[in-house]
Amino acid sequence: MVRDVNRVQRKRDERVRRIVATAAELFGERGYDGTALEDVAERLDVTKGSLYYYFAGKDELAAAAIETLGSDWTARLEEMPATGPSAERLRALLREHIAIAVREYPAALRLFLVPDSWPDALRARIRELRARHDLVFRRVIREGVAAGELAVVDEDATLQALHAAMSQAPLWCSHLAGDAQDRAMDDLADTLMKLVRA
Amino acid sequence: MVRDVNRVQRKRDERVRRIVATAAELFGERGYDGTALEDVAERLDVTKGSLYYYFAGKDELAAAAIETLGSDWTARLEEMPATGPSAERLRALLREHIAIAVREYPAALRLFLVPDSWPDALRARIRELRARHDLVFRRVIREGVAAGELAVVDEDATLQALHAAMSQAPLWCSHLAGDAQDRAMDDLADTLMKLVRA
DNA sequence: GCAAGGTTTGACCCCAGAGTCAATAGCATT
DNA sequence: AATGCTATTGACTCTGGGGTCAAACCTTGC
Repeated sequence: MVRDVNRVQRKRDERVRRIVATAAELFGERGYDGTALEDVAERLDVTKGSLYYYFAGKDELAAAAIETLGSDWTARLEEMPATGPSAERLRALLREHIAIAVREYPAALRLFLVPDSWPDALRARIRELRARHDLVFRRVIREGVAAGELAVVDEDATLQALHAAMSQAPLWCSHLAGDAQDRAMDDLADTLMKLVRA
Repeated sequence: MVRDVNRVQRKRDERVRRIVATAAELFGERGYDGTALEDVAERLDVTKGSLYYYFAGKDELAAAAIETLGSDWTARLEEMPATGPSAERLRALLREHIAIAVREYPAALRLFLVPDSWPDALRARIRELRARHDLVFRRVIREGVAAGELAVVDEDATLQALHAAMSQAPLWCSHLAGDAQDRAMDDLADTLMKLVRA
């Protein structure tokens, strides 16, 4: 009989992690409705049935995927250096958010911009994740405003505009080649900086 | 037998118009996948079957709906007064786009921001509609820049940012009450004007 | 090798929703 | 009232995809 409960648990966790990651990819690419559990299973080289061994259903899997997408992303921004002039830090944050969106998470759009393309049960959580994500930007902006380095017309409106513009970037950037893409992302970041110019 | 072919045609056109309008509403509210043809039929007090008398299928109906959504909207912006300082005209355009988005077309988001939530066949057309829509803003911005009244970092990036921010407005504005909503829309328009400040 | 789990399978049910169509109803016109 | 269109119905098929489950398959410890 199995004694080493820990090892079993670790293996299980690892499997769950891979499933969630794959699901997140697909949900990002094709949206909630556009993603069949069979697609997820296929990409993992297993059968649909076995997914139900780990998750109660599609919604639960989607919930986990959202959780990962949202918090990984936010975490990466939170890890960025927190010193230097607010303007520079904000610009770096914007640029990084855009780069992540374009290169890794076309899901951005669906996750942050169209919450109602997800089942009702998940919307509240999505809003929370987004609020936390926004907070990263809010903090820097507030500091900058307090220090007189930055200025905004209205904090909420600015946040909404920043977020919408950044998250939508994959739509028109992803078809560009390497160099042109980098320039497009820079242009967008520079453009958005005008929103907080003193 | 029916002689007056014209009257028959007119009636038919009118019925088509109503169907398309209703479909546009629903697609806007719930997206392509979220809208069943039976829902459209129900809102029109007819049966699903009769829709097929006018349209070959869901995609064709969606195509018509998109056409209406896109061109009505653009047309309304194109009708706005074309005199006065560029900054003021642009501000009016932004404000109007936002108001239409919030009050009439929550569809905005789905139409302009998430083209790939529609069937493949429609995407090219959606891009065209959006390009034409953008043109209204592009023109004013170019005039303003030429006249030295406005300045942009990069025209494309600016357009993308403007559009994304405006179209996403329903998401956070629509739950606000009358006055607060107006203020939020004003704030957003003012915020966005910073993007083109000289 | 053999228990006692943990894990995966594949066949299955079921439903929502797209699409079809023969029959029926609603009209103008004569 | 009869004729010949146009329009609508409702019952039907079919497919995709979510969800279930008993049986088979691994793995690990004894």
